[in-house]
Amino acid sequence: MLFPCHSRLLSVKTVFGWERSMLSMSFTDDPWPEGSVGLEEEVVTAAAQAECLDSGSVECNSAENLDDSLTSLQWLQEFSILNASSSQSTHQHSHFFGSRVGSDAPASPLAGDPASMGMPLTPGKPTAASFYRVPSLSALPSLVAHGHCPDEVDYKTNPHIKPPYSYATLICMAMQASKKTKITLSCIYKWITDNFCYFRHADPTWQNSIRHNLSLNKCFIKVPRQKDEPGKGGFWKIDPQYAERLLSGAYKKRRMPPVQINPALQNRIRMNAHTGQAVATAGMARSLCVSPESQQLLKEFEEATGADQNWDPRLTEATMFSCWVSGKGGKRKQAYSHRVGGSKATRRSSSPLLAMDEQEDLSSLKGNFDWDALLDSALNGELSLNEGGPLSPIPRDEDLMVRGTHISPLEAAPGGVVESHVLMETQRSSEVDFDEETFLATTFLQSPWSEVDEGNRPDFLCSSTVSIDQLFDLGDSLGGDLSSKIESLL
DNA sequence: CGGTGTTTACATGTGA
DNA sequence: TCACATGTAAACACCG
Repeated sequence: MLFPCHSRLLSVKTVFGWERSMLSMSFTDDPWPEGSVGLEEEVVTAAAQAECLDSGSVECNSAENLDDSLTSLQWLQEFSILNASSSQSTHQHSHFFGSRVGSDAPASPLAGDPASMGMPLTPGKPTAASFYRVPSLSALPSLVAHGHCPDEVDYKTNPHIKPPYSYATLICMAMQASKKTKITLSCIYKWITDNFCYFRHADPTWQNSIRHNLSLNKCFIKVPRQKDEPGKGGFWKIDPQYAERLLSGAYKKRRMPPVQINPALQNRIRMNAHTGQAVATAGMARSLCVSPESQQLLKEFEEATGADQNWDPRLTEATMFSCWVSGKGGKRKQAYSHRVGGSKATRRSSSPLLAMDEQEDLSSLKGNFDWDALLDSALNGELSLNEGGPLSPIPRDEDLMVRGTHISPLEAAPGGVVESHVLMETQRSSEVDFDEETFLATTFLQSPWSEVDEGNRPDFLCSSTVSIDQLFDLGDSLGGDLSSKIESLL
């Protein structure tokens, strides 16, 4: 059954924008079951996390974990079994996208890392990542076995398929997951490698891309390290100035390129196939694509449901897409227009050891988006539309283009404050793709700054911009508990 | 010297 | 075809 629980699926989709991810999720009545990770796993993971923290962020970088014995095809023999069990277990304790209600303890990632399991493990290299699951297009064994789109891809454990998220999105995710207002580069690395197996085994050049993104992307602000803050490099955070652009609704999510296979693993597969070890392996790699039937079904579903045609179901992606602001008439270099002014800070380095707060960052980088907490915050009116105060005015006179859509520089938000009516207007407009998805994306985006400037946050949920239906829809999608929470609030 | 950060150049995919 | 978004690679500088 491709479209289980249609209505519920829809509401979740529109809220979180992960329509495609949700397509094949088989929801139970409690899509985000609590306490789903076994004690043993918790203990193991906690130990792994402790070890990771003790060893520092660099050593935590599991990108180093690539084992040459990947060339061994033993993992292939075990793959389906492993994945099957992994799939089962992850179904058991997965809240999609890794939200694990009521627990900060990360799950055991390596337990589900085929590259580490089926293939020989890299000893003593546990990744203390929490369970970060992005149910999506394909899982290798199923493809091999059935030649069509299986239930989902667990990017956390699947080293073969590159996550369909842009680097900016990944950075944003890491920032969100850190639950801190700022995050170090190494923490970003760590979170990514912890939560996306692909990057653990990939060529580390992706880190260059991360840095490139941080530097050039206006969404990211470098926060200088304080004098008394030991550690290397600065901190990074999301520029709230661009968060509010979401409210304009003037963005369009971009369709991401098709699934990519880890080239390193592809090479290994090819080599093995070449040596006659596993001809089937090469075929398997070639078959790693979404079948046309599945694509068609997905497309039809999106069309039928009015889902955004840009299927990329990433909430943070939506966030980031709103951030690519370029000056008009420019060529490609405006895609990453450079920040001007005081945002950039001078670098300050320190000892190689992680500063205390960095370790805290790492420890908080459990890879989980605490949706429950987030929604709790939302329900309690704790989420803000900006970083604790009036939104900063846009410091440029130039018109802005967001994903090809013209945005008047703050005329819609007099005084720099994005008024709720903007949201309402865009909600009313059939031309603007602004729905609960955007709403939640905005909500989601704002969460990292909920820790700062605590005292000066507008209560966006108290505004009239959120329909009760939306809330109920959301609540219903997330389970009765939340639903009743909403009900009681109303 | 390694990690971090900036900048430039180019390639590629996508949508208008 | 073009503009744009994104990815990749590389050179370079800074700093502890």
